Amino acid sequence: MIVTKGSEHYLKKNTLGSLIWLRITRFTHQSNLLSNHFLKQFDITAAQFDVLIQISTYQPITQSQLAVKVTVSEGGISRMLTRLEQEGYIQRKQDWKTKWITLTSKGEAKIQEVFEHQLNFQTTIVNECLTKEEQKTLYMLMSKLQKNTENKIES
Amino acid sequence: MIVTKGSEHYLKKNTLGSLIWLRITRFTHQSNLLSNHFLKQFDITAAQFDVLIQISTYQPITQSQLAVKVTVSEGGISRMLTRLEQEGYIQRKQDWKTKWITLTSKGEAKIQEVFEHQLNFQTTIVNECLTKEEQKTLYMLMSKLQKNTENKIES
DNA sequence: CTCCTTCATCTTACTAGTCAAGTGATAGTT
DNA sequence: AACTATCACTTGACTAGTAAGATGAAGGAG
Repeated sequence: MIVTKGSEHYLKKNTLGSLIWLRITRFTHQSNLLSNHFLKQFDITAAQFDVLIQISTYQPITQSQLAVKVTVSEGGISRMLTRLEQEGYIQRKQDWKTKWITLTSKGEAKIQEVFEHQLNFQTTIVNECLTKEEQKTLYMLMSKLQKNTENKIES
Repeated sequence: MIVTKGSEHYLKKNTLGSLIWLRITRFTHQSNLLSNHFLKQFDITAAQFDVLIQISTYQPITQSQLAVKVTVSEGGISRMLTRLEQEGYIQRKQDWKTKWITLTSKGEAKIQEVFEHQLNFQTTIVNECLTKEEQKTLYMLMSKLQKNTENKIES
């Protein structure tokens, strides 16, 4: 790192890795804003819809299993499910120790209503700037990266 | 989307775009956890360090300019700077309408202390699973993607 | 010399998440 | 039978963000 004292300006020796990191972080944040803005018309947030989709795929599922699927802490999933339950999208059925989560009909209906629009929204943003080949490459590279951090977290 | 009513199981017709989206989201969340865990020893969070770096690069800078640099709302930057000011990392000097942000010596020192470690941490994670060529490709693709969402947000 | 607009910042009320400590019932041990 | 460990989940105190509305001073218009 080169520090030019007089001008108070840092000429940072950024690595390719850190530049990638920054782009990914900014993209995630910005695309999340867009996604939430888009989903507002359906009266749901991106995080909530993500959880709903996971439940629909794996139901009936326990809270701790669900926490793993959406990569969120157990406390986090507890709060989220409280909100979704209040909205009437899901049901928690207590089987003595564990709570089994299932969608209500309102939850199923919401997925039916939103799924294709959201899928189309996400797909369009990627299709607009990357060719099919580029998308395959990007998916492959991001998978490598994500699996690596996943392994690090487990240890 | 194919729905098998009996088994309550959705066989989702996921697009490549939506799969990429998911990988990126999961990676960002997980790597953020790792980053915060790593930075705990320096008694700072990833978000705070990000803001500190931006200030060091562009200081003196106004709050609204800073908000653009870190892609955060004006309300968000206001809160964040309150925290950083309380910790003694930054200074807000009011010039009647605008507040000019600069680092304190404590803030400069914190950057000096953390910068190389954080850079090394981020670089390592990427280097571990991607070759130099792959990194170049990933950077190029993510830049395209991020610029596309950035344009969408501005309009 | 007030009135009004503009603009940067702050505040309020919210979602979403973390970590760590707390709860409460079941099950196993002595 | 009482003691304790475990397990799934919840809660408390916090960071970090949003959107929308409030604040307050400067500058221009009448």
